[in-house]
Amino acid sequence: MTELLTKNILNHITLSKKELESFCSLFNQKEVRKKHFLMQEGEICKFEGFVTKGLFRVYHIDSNGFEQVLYFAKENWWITDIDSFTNEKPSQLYIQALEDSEVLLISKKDKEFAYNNIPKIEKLFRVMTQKTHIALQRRIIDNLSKTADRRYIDFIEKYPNLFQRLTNLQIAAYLGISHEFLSKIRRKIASK
Amino acid sequence: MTELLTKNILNHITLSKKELESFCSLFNQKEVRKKHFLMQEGEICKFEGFVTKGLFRVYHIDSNGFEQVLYFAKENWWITDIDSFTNEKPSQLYIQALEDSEVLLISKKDKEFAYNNIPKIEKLFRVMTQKTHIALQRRIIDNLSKTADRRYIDFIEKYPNLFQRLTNLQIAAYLGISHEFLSKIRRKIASK
DNA sequence: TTCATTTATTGAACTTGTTCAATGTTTTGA
DNA sequence: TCAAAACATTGAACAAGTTCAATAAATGAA
Repeated sequence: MTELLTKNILNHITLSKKELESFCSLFNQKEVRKKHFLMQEGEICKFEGFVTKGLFRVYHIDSNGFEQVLYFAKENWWITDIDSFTNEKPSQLYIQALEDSEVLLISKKDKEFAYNNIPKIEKLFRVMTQKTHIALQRRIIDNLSKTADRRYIDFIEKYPNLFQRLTNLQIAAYLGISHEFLSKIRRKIASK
Repeated sequence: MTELLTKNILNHITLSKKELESFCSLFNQKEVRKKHFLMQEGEICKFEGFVTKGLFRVYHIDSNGFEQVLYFAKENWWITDIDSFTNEKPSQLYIQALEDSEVLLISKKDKEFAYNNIPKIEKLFRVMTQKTHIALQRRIIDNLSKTADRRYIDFIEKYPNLFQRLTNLQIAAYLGISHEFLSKIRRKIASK
């Protein structure tokens, strides 16, 4: 059940078997069926999650009712609202399963326990947060500098398997364009 | 010389006087005159810096020659190219002083030393990276959902003192619009 | 002070992307 | 399996933002 998690952790840092087991035992599995929510706006995010099966989208609904996708998370990805989780304040995000999914969840209390009792866990999350940080910076620059066509093409190239599992509506909400316009981009690309 | 740094650190975590001194002693001061560079594209970022005086901009130049500002850093802000620094690869960014400035720099080696010898430093950087992470997420959502007028108004409200020290060219490069269009936004706002 | 450089403003033509409404296609669940 | 719902495409009118070129204003270095 936690093999994928183990592998993922060892990808970031080195941990002894004992430390690994101790850390992994803090997680609880949860199933989330397609279209169901792991979290909704207004709730305080009580977990940090690791996706073992399926696909989620983390998104925001703005004051005009439009959805913006912050990120997608498939197997082997971490998922949370770091702001809500860390600062214990109401979330502005929704986390929804786009397929029948499974996640391993760790509570704030258990994560604190890990920080205090398995020193390397501090490093694990520092390293992971750093990696996400780098990706977010990249995305900001791309959003500022690239045209929608380019961002769409880049998205397909960067996440070819994710792309196949997503509708155009979802991709448009990630790219920050209307789905009608995405449709026109697709036509333009296809006609080449 | 390191009072501001000390204060900043204690704002994130608690450290003993001894730990603080030990950590602060790893920094070297550097002056950077207006328009001079702390780092340029292609270089490997050798430092993590803390601004004690002045103002910097961290920016990227895209393939069409346009500049995008990733962030500004004034006194009491940290500054680095985390990707280049962490992964020791050539940077895609420029870091330039917009005023006569001073920074405290720590090298990768000394930062590693701190990680290994002052356990709480791991936490310091995890917490700081987390905070930046939250701000970056916020900015991505704003860039996706808000119109340029709104982003400009928000910028002024969020960073009123920074705003006064920046030219409209710099602000436009941060907002991701042409400076001509920013000028038109300003006119529209003023006429109300 | 002065002159060169950088920054800011403006208008006109253009490009990119949105909105709305209609239509067709695919998926899904009872 | 079949109707409803969700998804995708298209065109036309519109809005947001860019580009280019000209001019004005502010700044800075000698």
